[in-house]
Amino acid sequence: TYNALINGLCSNRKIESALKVFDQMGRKGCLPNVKTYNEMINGFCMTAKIEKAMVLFNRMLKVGPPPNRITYNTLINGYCKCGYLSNAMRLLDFMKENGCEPDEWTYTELICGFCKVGKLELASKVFDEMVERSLSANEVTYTALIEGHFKSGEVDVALSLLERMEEMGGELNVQTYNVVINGFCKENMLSEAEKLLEKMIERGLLPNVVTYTSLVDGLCKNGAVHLAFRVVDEMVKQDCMPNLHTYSVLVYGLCQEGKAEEAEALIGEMEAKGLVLDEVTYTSIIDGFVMLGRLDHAFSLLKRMVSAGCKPN
RNA sequence: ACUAACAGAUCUUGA
Repeated sequence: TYNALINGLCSNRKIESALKVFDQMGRKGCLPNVKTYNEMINGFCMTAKIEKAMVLFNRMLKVGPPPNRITYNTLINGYCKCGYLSNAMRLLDFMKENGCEPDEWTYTELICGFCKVGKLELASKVFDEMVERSLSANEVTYTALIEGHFKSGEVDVALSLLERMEEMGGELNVQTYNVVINGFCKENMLSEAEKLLEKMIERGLLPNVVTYTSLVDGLCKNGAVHLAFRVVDEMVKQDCMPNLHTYSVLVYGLCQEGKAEEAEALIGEMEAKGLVLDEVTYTSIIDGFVMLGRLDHAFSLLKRMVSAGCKPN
């Protein structure tokens, strides 16, 4: 009961409330088990409070319950997510010393972490260690590597990894396609991206809002805002609704073309749909008016942002 | 219902 509750609170980023429940349950004679601790640790990691996660971890080491593989994986992921890769590697050693065998998840998290900070060499070292331990890379591992190579501009390597994935059998999933489509878009290879979109549909996969938003962004950033709107029409036809990210990309695209007025109209449409604008959307539109020299209006949007309860960062 | 991969802005990225 308590675990379900804590998990629910953590997934909703209510870590403070989760902590209250966590502290209370002990007093009510129900001691937290490993899963409870893991959930709390993950909750802290997801909100970038790794130090607090480590406090709980140390308590587990001292008074139990002893950490298991999931505890270690969760913490390693937490360190990876905030770029502390050396701490993540230290935890890998520590878990081995304590007789806890790393698994595919452990290595995949580290590979992803190294890819995210552009350390492809280290990512492939981790990959090799994983293989030496006769663990096999799965679609998540490969997708992380593909993304890493795209972000480092090594499109050819990324594509050869994709081929390898296909050769090893198994269909690619939507998320893998998304990474490649977004990679192409970021490299301004829009026709490749569109070809891949068609291919995934042919293979019976349903593109989702991330797929379409990547394309919309690619088009906007290549001076084809009008085509971006056609993609949005298409996604709506496919019953895939544009979300905050999608609109935000369009707002930015319009503003970059000097069409801040049109962007503002779009914002009206977002509000009418009940979407809540965030600081990213506001920054785009404010910047749009700044670029037009209309500082008065930029400031009034800033006010509107604050009164809408959105905190400027 | 304990852990891993995907989309948006601004500023910065120093010999």
